[in-house]
Amino acid sequence: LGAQENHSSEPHRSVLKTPLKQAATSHSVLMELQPDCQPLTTPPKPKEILPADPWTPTSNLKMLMSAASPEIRSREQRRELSNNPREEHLSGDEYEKSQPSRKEKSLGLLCHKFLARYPDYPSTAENNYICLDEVAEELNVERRRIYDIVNVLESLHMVSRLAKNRYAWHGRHNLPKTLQALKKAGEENKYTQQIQMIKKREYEHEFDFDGERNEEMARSFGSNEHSEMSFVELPGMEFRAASVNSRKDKSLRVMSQKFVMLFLVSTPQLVSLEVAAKILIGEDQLEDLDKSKFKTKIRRLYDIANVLSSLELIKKVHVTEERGRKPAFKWTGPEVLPNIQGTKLETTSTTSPPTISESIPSKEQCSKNLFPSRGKQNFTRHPSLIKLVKSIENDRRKIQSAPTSPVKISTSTDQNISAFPSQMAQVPVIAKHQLEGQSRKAKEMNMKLSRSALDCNLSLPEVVLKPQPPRPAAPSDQPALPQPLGVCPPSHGPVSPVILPQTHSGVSYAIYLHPSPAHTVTTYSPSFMLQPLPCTNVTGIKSINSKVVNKITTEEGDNQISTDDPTKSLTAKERPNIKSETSSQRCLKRSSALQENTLIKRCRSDEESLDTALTFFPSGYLIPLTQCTHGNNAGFSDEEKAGICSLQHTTYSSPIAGVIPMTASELKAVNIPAFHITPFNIMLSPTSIAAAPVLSSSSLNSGNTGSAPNPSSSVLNFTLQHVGLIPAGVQVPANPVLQHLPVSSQPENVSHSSENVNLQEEKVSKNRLQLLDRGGLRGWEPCVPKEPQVPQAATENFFRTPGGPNTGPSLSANSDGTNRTFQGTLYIPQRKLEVSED
DNA sequence: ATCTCCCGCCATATG
DNA sequence: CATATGGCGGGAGAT
Repeated sequence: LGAQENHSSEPHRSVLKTPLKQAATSHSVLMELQPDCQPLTTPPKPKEILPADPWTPTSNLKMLMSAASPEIRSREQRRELSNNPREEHLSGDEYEKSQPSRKEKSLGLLCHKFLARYPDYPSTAENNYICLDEVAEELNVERRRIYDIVNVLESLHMVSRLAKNRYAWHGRHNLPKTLQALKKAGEENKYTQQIQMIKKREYEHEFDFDGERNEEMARSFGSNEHSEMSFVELPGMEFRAASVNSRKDKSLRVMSQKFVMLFLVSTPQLVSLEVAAKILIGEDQLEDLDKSKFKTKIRRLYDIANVLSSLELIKKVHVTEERGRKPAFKWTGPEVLPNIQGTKLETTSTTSPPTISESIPSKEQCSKNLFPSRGKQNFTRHPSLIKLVKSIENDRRKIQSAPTSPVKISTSTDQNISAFPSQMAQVPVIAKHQLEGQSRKAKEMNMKLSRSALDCNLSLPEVVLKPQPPRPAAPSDQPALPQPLGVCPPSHGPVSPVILPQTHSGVSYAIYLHPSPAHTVTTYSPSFMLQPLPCTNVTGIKSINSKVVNKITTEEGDNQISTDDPTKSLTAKERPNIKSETSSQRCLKRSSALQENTLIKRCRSDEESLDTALTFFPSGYLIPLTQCTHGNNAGFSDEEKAGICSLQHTTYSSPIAGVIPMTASELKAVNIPAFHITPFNIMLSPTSIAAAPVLSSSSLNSGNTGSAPNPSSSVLNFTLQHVGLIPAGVQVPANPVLQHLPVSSQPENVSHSSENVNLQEEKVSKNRLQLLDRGGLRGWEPCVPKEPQVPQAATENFFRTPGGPNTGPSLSANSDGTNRTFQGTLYIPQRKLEVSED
């Protein structure tokens, strides 16, 4: 067999390929891969490539997992035939059998084979070069296919191009940073909002609306972002970089990054193909929904998804809505950390002037490209241009021409700014990398831990809430799947309870914040601490989704999730070092004690939770948000929530209701971008608030920023609550992150920053309130539940808050009535969504 | 029929 | 100019 060697890239005939396969037993391809493969593939060929151990333990697992399902189908069993050593004589049938079969030639499988060749975490020492020719040959595929894989890997910075036929393999070392950068980029791009918009639009679509809605949307976002960003780079990466950086559009790469961003900013980290395609297309222009274009986009997304699936970053699932089942993907990769460093990443930690680089090819890594649009225009190639062109012409996107398109630029609004300021960010990132080494999970944990304090804090805040959108419209899509709890960061085991609120579905929670100006806290200090309130206050709410099923179960998820329980949390993974707890942590701990009640199982991704569906509120805790103020609010964007909302709500259609009377203006003032509230919310009694004790707030960052303390924010919260806009619990979150923000104020902008903060727990982030500005609100109309009704259960969900806090952990949603502590109930409409993994 | 998505033509970019 | 890249969409296998 050594034969093949030469290089024709052509795959050709089955003949050659046969060899490998045969080995496999009937079922699993996987099997092939792993055990066999290695030997097979590697052996003859060049060695260097696979330096050390191509197979890491993890990789094996992956393989297995991934492979498993499909394999089954192997009914064919051509295997046997092939098994026989040579296929010399094949009859027609046999011949066919020997044929690979479409599945065997799938990009996902090919990608597995490709990945199997390299270690997830290659030692720096080695030079892991990838020679495209060789790989193609060894894997028996056309070169074209390799490009598909490599391009996606490149988007994640798992490989980088060195030269013409060569790429350098970096493995997953950069993944954390990359994801962080992508998340940030996604936030800055307001993807969450875009997602919501799209869903909303769909929803409306169903009903009559339509019409102008689009415009509305556009405007609302209008401002919008969009804008694309070009390829997001990491700082450290490209060392050698070699000559090239082809600056072209790199569409597949960019598309891949954007796709990933969608997951990272979505609360239920679930993205349907349809929505992704629309966003990716539409960034530029919302309008033309060209059908063919849409189809093409979908095709590409499948290609990308296959690679990401092989990397185990996402998993295919189906979301069942009323309309039927739609393909979607769920993020199964590591949680992204908050960022801290993130900031740095962008700009490069050093000071490099980001934008400018423009022409500068290579070099600098990082940031250069990020968000060109925003800052002003920057580079020539900006996609935006392209768009224009397209519009004009059609296809030829190529136009690279000019430097930015003016148009787009305009669109972009604010956000950008905030981003840069990152001055503070300097915090040392630290350890993160180490984390990486381990299993992802572990990693996650570690990270958090390391930062412990921070994280904790962050997480907490997040907890805060998620407001629900007014139901009205939105529902259309979102599945609300529960978010996987997984999100929750393990690390805080203790703390986590607090988080509960987030609950998986997008229920909202309320939490009290503490208004006080606080500030001061030093940096990391946990910005928010929670304190247990004695009672009443809180209430949890939650809607349940009745059936939502999500099984997010994957192993990983569990881990994360587990955190909730103190016990669990610690368990396996690492419990992180608790070691240094910061004060914050301590706080947490205390809280944890409380937790008992509070806790909930939320996390568990599992179903169980579903069943219970309830979430509890941690009542009693306050969360100080201080910082939030800064614009963070904007952060809310959370489209997510929207998604959440969508969940099952059925019941009500309350139209309008969703909208809250608030004046938009007021809200805005606050900076809160959007928020949706359900009628219930309104109800809150102010008192409740009062009850809540305040916490000491710690403001995080305050230190560095100097940002103003946020009194305002606190005020805001207060105000809102009193007003009724926000359920008592809710609060505007402040993110530590915010800090960066310069004072900016613009509400809008703010948003992203906040997100960053949140950590991994994405979940947390999700829960936030959002406020819409007027425009925004408008958007949300009362929706009627599309679905006729959901079973009651679903409807029931809404919860109101229960009052009694107490009940320990469990509050059922239903219960309520009682206390009102929480008066503000949120209602979340839920739509039923089911996710089925396939 | 719909969902996936492989295949490979062919325009471009690079060398 | 020869290759290396990679956009794109037809159309077929999988469900």
